[in-house]
Amino acid sequence: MPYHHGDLRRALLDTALDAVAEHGPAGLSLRDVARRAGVSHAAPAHHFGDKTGLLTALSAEGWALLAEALEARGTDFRGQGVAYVLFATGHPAHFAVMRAPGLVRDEDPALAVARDRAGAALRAGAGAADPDPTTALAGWALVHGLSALLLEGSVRPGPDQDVAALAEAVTGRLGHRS
Amino acid sequence: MPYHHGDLRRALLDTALDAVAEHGPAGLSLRDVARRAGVSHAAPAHHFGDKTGLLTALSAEGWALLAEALEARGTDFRGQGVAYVLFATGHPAHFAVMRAPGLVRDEDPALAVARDRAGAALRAGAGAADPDPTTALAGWALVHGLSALLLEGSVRPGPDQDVAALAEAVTGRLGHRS
DNA sequence: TGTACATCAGTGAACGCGCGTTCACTGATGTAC
DNA sequence: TGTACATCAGTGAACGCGCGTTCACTGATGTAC
Repeated sequence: MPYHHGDLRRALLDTALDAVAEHGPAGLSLRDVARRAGVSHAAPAHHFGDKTGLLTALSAEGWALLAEALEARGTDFRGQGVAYVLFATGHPAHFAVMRAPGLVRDEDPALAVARDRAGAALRAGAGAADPDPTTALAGWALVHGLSALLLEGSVRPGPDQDVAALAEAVTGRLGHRS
Repeated sequence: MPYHHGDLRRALLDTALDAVAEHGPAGLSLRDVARRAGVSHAAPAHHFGDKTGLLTALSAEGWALLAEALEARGTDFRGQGVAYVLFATGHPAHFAVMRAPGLVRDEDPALAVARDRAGAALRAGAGAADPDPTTALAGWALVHGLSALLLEGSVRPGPDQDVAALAEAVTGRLGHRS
């Protein structure tokens, strides 16, 4: 085991994602992260200052990944919805940290930038689809809810259906009736 | 302060709900609950056995309350959706515990009964509205997502709009297009 | 009406544990000359 | 090419804390006679 790790910061982030996936953001322990990474228990503090710093870094990373996924769909609102569900189910630990209140330094610059990027991408897609904000809200609620149900295990895709197909089918139920 | 409390079990449940609302189900501490209730730190264990027992009791209570709210709407699927959102926002701590995985004894009889009651009520409403299961899923995802966004603070009702009106408006966007 | 006794509710001291954070330190790396 | 030195990454011991759980206990209540 070399003294210098190479990219311990990255390794700690990845390890923290595993830990969050198992115990949730509130259950994260710096000592556990260090143990999993095979490194002294003080090492995480060296890289992230404290526990909040580590969670803040994960949150910023998550928002940046989501922003990229949304931007890749341009102004295709329904496509964005599918991308949202795919992000949530594909990066469950990121998604959990992003929604964890009070565990993160909200005013962190990197976090704020990434969050704003994702918000702007969503607004662009929704605005192009329908100027009525209720439509945008319903779309967001639909994909957010489907993501949550999938992550909680309350819903599973059918046997010959992947998550994307399920998200396609469900978003197809959004219409303009009142 | 009398030695016998009267209904300490109920008081501990209520106090635990406050604590869960502040720190989430994973952040619940028996000693904190006892402290808030003004009682010895061993008292909660006396009533609930252990921490999991307390959370299991809260979860069972939450599912029973949700089942009642859904049953009161009969087979009005859209009304059930509104009731779902009202329950989630009106009982945020219960709702959080009900979705917390791994913190609860899933095989607890009272919990299983209450959960099945709620599930049966939902299925009855969805089946009456539309035999296509995708419609039921979309409806569930929509109200579940709206509840989550409201609880996370990502969405707020408008100035002259309460939660019920918002839920009405959003569920109105569910149609049968593909 | 009074007394004995069983039962139940809640207490408080004690245990061992994992945690976050601090801090002086040591090993490795790179750069200036 | 070699040497001195600054910088950075990671260590390991130590601290104080809050936690869950256990256990023998005591105070209050109700019931039998």
